[in-house]
Amino acid sequence: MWFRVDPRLPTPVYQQVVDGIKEAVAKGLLKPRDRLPAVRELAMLMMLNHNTVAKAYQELERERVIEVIRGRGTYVAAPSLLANRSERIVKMSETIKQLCVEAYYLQMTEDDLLTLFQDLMNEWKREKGRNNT
Amino acid sequence: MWFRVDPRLPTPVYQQVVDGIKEAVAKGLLKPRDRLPAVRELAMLMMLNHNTVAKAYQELERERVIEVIRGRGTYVAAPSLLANRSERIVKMSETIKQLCVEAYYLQMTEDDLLTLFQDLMNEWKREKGRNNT
DNA sequence: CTTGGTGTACTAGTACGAATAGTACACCAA
DNA sequence: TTGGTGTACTATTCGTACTAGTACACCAAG
Repeated sequence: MWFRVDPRLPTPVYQQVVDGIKEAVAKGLLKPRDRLPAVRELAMLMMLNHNTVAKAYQELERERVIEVIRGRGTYVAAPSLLANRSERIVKMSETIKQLCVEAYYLQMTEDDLLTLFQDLMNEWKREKGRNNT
Repeated sequence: MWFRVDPRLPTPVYQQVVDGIKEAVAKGLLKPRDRLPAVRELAMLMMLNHNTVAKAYQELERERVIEVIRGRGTYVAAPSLLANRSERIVKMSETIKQLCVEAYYLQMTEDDLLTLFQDLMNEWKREKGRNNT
């Protein structure tokens, strides 16, 4: 499977499934038109209840990450422009501000933070590149 | 006050108090040795129960953001090196990776993301500078 | 038309955390 | 002693996550 879930973590299990699949798609591990496992099948693999997986799939469909065709299955959606784009950018900005706050308490300078950011982004690009040849 | 809380948001109220105070300290709005309001006083101002504020103060003390002196009050702590530093950097890295994922769905390039990051960091530095003259 | 595999929609129940409310207590300075 | 502090405890309400089980609607293939 493309990700792991851990019921002991504070983040809800269904959210971990959502995040895991979103990350796999963004990385290119899953490509548009790829088929995802059935809710009961993925639930079996991950030792979860099928309702938990179904909740994750519904959230992913709401975010237009996947497309559901009743009676056929679920598929990775083609990239599309999102209606709530600006709203989501505001949330990203909030997250970045929190990173600045956290850096303060770790006694990192702004340059330290920028370097960390660039390093991780390059690592991300490399990972993505490996799946997009 | 240095921040706001909104019970309608999904993030717990006590966590909003924690984040708000941490941000005010990081920005220089609150400086080491500054005194914070008493739990019941802040609870009154924010329309919260005093137990909620107490929980926030306990969390802040655990993170060494403030110092509590029983019978006297709570004060902003002097900056100190934290024991769980590396653990917290791992969490920051996780957050940054999630930003990369989110950027993918917003059809932002890596350069777009880096620019956003730099812009917000500069804004943060400006805000901080205003309080540290 | 039937079958089997899909996602979906319910209900019921358990568990946990957040938050409020109220009370009592321990500490310390004036 | 007094008054202000943080702390500890119980009880209660509320919402969410999760499991479990069942039933249903849809669609392709036989």
